Amino acid sequence: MQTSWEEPPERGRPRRSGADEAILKASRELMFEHGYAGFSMDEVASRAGVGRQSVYRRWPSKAALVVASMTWTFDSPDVFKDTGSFEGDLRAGLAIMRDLYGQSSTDIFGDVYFAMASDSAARELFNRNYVAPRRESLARAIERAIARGELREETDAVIVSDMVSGPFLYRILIGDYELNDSLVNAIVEGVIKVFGTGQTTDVVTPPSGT
Amino acid sequence: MQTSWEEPPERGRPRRSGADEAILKASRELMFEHGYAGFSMDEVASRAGVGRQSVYRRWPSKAALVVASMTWTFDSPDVFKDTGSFEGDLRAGLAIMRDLYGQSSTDIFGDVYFAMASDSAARELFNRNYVAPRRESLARAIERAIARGELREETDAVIVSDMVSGPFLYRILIGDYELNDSLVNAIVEGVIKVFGTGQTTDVVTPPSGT
Amino acid sequence: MQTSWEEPPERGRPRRSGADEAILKASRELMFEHGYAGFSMDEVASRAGVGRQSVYRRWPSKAALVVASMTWTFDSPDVFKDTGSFEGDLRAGLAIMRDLYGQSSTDIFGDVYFAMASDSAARELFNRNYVAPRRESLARAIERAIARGELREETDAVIVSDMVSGPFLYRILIGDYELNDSLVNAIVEGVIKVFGTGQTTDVVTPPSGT
Amino acid sequence: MQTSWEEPPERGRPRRSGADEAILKASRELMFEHGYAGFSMDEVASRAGVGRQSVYRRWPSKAALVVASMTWTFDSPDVFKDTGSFEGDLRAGLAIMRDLYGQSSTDIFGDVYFAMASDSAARELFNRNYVAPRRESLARAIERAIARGELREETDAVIVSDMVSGPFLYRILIGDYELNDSLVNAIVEGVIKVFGTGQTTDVVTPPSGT
DNA sequence: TCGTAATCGAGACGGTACGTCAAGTCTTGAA
DNA sequence: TTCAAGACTTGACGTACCGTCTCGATTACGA
Repeated sequence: MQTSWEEPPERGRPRRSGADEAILKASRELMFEHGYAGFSMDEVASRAGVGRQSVYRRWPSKAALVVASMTWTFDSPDVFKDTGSFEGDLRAGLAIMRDLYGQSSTDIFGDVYFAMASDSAARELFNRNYVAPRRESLARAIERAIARGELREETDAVIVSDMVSGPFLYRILIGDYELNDSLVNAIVEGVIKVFGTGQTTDVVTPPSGT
Repeated sequence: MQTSWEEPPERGRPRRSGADEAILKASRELMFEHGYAGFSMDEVASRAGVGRQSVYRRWPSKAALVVASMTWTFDSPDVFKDTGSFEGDLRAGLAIMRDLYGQSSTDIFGDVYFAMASDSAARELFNRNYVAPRRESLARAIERAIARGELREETDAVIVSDMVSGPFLYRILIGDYELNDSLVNAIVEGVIKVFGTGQTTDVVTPPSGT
Repeated sequence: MQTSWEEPPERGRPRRSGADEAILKASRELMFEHGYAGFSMDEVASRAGVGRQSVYRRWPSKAALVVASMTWTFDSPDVFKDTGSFEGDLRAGLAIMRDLYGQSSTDIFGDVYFAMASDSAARELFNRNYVAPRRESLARAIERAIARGELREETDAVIVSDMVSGPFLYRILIGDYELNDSLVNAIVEGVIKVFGTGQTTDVVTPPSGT
Repeated sequence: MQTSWEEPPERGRPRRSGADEAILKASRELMFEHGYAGFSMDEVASRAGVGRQSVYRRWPSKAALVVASMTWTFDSPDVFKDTGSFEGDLRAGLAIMRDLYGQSSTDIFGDVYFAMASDSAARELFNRNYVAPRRESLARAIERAIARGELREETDAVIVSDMVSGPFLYRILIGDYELNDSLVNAIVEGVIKVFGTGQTTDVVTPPSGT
């Protein structure tokens, strides 16, 4: 996965290997300890054992670094893997998301969305490295489902994406409620009832739960 | 609607009438122009034609002011009004939300959620003045629907809230897509198919639209 | 003596009295300890017990502060006092300059001239507060001397100024030699022989010495 | 004239011929354009079409390079040539200095003196390559004048040097006035009246001018 | 009518972080 | 060993802005 915003040049002294990762790691630690505010580039650099300029060489701003480090932390390349049925794919993906977000504090995500919103370089990084892969993973699952006859041909992948990820995001950002199976079930049921053909594959999907 | 965090004292020179509103308005303008970053208390004060202390006298921090001003801007007390049928209530409410958020830039909301995340006083204010009224409005619509026999008795208002607001928020924060009727239709259909009894009232609900 | 570059405004909270002086003093200390390089605004502020912004509020740049503090340190309002004869005035002034510069390290002056040269605000400050008063003091002494008949009417004050201060400056900046009486004598003799009328007042001037 | 601080080694790839000069030239250009501040080794290197290390291989520090380049620029080996009379020698030398410094901006010299003050290696270089040759040239002129009977035997060359160069330096650093013939005349007259024997050679010295 | 109390605009205050810049050193592959 | 290129650490610069404090002036109410 590519993390920094720009390719390093090919001539001159090569970048110190491992520095990227050290910075991302230090950045993550500080995010979990102090959040976006109370997180300083100085501190990141010194924890990563790196000069400050080396941080700015890789990411153009604090916001971009934060987004990159969170993207790197919550990365999971193919969320909606092929389990044999669309409902299975969906449940597997939602389980991953639940485990990923469920264990973290709410504040982190507000901070990430803030960083994203307030910096265009950060936004681009976030869309490229985080949102796009998830959308594509879901789009592939939808294509498989259409091929299997589980979903209707005109199924709008963008809307499905909104219906799947939206409630999660909303509960994380706003809710005082945990990410539980009831929510997952409602989401799965909603998507399938709205876009489904009524036909399911013979892979028996469990009625609830991970 | 109450905006500032604390009641003014009753003795001494009374507060300048109109100052609250001038500050909120200046605050809103700056949010729309520059977002949370690139928004300074100094600028707010000078735009509102007010000393800086007068701002801090009314709101304890930048985050609190931002939340207050956004709450004030996007206020709409009873979103899900009684139209005679649950589907009608839902569509009416979603239409309000679509019109409200649809016209704003994406960035504003990331910023508001950040302000919320980074300041517990602000979060309380936001939940009290913004989220709670919407949830209660939806809860009342759900109760009406249960009474009419449109939704099942065990319908979980929190999950419905997540399913309704979540996709909107997601599309606003992430999406490059507009808030359109397809999304509204999918949300309505999803909620009704998951929690509905199959029975509808004889009030004809329009197939789409505002 | 006015030290900072601009008058403080008359409204709002007044500037902390004594802060100017504390900053100049801290600045002087650091100059004598470390010179211009190895002198940081941060250190000045912290030594003066003052926020950094309070320093920049008073002087627009490091260079301006250094010049101001040196000007303040080496201030001596009326160098060429009236002693009754031009030669006396000149010797008195040169004695002051010798004592002032003779005891300091060479480097300080290089630094001051550098700061002056590299910053126009600093240059203006230096000219206004340091060079001009000395020139005027000398100009007055010359006028007295012309009135007494000691110097010719067409005596050019600027050239006299160059002939008096120049050799001092040169020896301070370049020379490895101390500021001694031989130099003072030569300067005095030179000026009087070039611009004098040949007539002296009856105040007997000693042939050499302080 | 030797410019760099150390002899190149004799083995390995030989240094690129012309690089020394290219660096000095780039250095001079930048000094005239931006002064000491706003002059960076990076910029020097890139203007000279040279790697940064190649600059540091030749001069140990920025200060040393600046002094070297200024020395190289204002080089004029034998300033006070033998014209047949002391006054002639003096006038010839002062004319050279006037032409040399008169055309430059004031700031350059403050900067050079600073570079000198802040770096002992640079100071040594400056004294060796710039100040010393001028002093020796003047000292030779003085010896010739003593031999001719124009100056008294006990004439102190150091003081003469101060009296000659000081006013020039002072006017360059401080003055807002140009280097003109009045100053030159006053200097010449001063030196001759203070240290002269009263006797002049029969070489007619022109009353003023280059 | 006067004092008390809280307001007002203005702006200084200490503090903290930002992002930039430059110095001088180190490391690459190629010559 | 040099070369050009460019990474590296270090540290200061000047700016911005937060939230607090302080000034003189103003405005109400109550004794």
